[in-house]
Amino acid sequence: MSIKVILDNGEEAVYPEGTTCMDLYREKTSENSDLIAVLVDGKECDLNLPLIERSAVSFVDFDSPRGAAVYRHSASHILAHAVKRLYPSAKMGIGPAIENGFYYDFEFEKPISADDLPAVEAEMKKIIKERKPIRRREMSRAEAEEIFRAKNEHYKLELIAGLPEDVVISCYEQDEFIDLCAGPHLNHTGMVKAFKLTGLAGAYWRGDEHNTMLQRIYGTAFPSKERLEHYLSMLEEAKKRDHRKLGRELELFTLHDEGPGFPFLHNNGMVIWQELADFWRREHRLAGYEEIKTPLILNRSLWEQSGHWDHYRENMYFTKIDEQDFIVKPMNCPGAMLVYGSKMHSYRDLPRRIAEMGIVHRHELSGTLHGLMRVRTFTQDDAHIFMLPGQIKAEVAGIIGLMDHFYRIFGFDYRVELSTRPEKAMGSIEMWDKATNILEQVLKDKEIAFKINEGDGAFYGPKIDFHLEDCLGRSWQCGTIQLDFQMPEKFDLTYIGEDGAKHRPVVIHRVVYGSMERFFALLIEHYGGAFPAWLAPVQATVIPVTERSHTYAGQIIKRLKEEGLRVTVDERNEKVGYKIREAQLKKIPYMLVVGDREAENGEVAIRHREKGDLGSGNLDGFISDLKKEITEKTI
RNA sequence: GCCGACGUAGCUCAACGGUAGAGCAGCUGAUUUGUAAUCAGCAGGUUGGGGGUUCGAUUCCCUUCGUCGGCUCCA
Repeated sequence: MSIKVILDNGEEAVYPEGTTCMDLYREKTSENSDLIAVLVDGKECDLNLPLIERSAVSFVDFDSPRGAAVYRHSASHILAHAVKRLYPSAKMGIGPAIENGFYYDFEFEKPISADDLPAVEAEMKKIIKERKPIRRREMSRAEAEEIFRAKNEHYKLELIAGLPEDVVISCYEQDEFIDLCAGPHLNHTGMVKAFKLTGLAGAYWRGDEHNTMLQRIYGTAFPSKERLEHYLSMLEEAKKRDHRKLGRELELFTLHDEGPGFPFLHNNGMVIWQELADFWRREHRLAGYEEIKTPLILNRSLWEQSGHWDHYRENMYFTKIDEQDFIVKPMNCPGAMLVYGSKMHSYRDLPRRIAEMGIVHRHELSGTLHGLMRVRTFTQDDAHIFMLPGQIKAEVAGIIGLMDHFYRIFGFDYRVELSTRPEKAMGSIEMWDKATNILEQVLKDKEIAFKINEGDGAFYGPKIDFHLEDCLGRSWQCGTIQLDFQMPEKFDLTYIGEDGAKHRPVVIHRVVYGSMERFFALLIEHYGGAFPAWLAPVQATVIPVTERSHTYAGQIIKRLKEEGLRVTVDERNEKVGYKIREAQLKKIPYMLVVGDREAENGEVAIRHREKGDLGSGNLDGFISDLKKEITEKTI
């Protein structure tokens, strides 16, 4: 008997009955050693299972996410193997492949340090060189328990206990090393061509802070040395663009021991901040928003009413005024609710779009603070939209349009995610379904691709999140649109309907930048500090060649300032090359070199920070070009 | 918060039990300079704070503050 399978090139192939994925895989890898795994009907298959009639079989290499995951997962086993050889008493946790590499968690008798990693790497290299076959073994639950009990691997026993009844339990073996693992894996250890251990960190068992802290070893693996090097140089590039480093060098902001998580913005940072805010105000006015400002500190009773006192207390800062408890606001919504509730509304007034650049304070754990990305005070570009239930769709569509407009300006690609009802949710299931459907419908109508995050919504309503992708491929959640049915209830907000009766409005919370601080940090890294002209703290600097040109330079500066441009002049007693170097390091978009020649012809020699020397031209031409670049927000 | 590492001049780093040193930046002077660093000189630090061990601490120990890398894209 024989069976037919469909190969990825669409052809049918005939094999004897009982042929397994492994057989096929062996056959294919002998032709192409880059192949990593077999997919049957689109899923990673258990290599030992016989193929069934008309299975669709395809092969993946490292360049598919699945292939890379298999490859790195095998690397993580090699890591664990090496660790067990060097530290036989170490207990194994879990060791999955992650986005850019892999890790493995261990509990060591005595904690190891980063200095121990080279020895582990060396042992891994040995294992790779040994080209140990990696074998799958399926077994009964009892047998698996027996194996890991004998080895005293209590974390593995815990994992086995947690496996569903009906699942096939499997282990992967290479030489004396065995690990509980669903697989699949590479054929033999020698297939891992290039790897590096990249870090050592603490990690709670199963990510739960109540559990033991294990030691996690991070690593990455690639099919060639070149690709590993390339990845490592990407990390270097990311380091160069680190907003904390650039923030100091370009005098954008500083952080001080006196205010952990409370950033100080310097003049250069403020210029960019104001441009971002001005742009935001303009666009929001055009989109029909009003703007408010609510107090930083408000009475505790308000926070009890909003539910923050019950749900958010450990993140809030408190103070006392005249013997009464006050709270430094962690969110802007309660204030906005008071503004809405301060007058009667007709259905004709809605929607009311109320925006606020609101400064909030949140007590984040000290270990999570990170430059401007993760702080304890930040400015949300918040807005609350109060509307009739029938207006939700149009409002959500409007916000999506606004976000798209913003993100394009900065040159960001983005991904959209829709989060649905979490387990601990308020409100009826019908209401949730209806709201979620509306959000989904808007996304579909706008033909926006999105991913659904089941159960990831806020407790008060479903939401749409926008994840921006920066130039290094990292993603950051910025914009969010959240429907809220709870707040209007808690604050007894109403509007008078056509029927003359009181009705409940619906509220949307939304942010575009998210946190101004974090968006700023993201921009610093995205542009590597070289801000487009509309944002640059200094848009042009004038460089006189000698003292003779100072008067002429003065005239140029005066003119540029009158045109509203941000300019400086470098009148120091230095050579042109020196001044240019300095301006380049400050990433100033334009340098205007003026010497005797320029003064004579009434021109300026224009140099662009990336394009270099652009030759001489008249000042008016330069001004109009630069102004155009600024108004068009050219990237 | 927890685990680990780190904290020396404005910045980047050295010295690692015998009273701290370099480069860059800064200041002064000379040089009048044409598209990424002119030369010379000067100044700069209770080595994060507190405590301990020692004849002696930047170095060893404790403590505190801060910074950095992490803290389930589930065997």
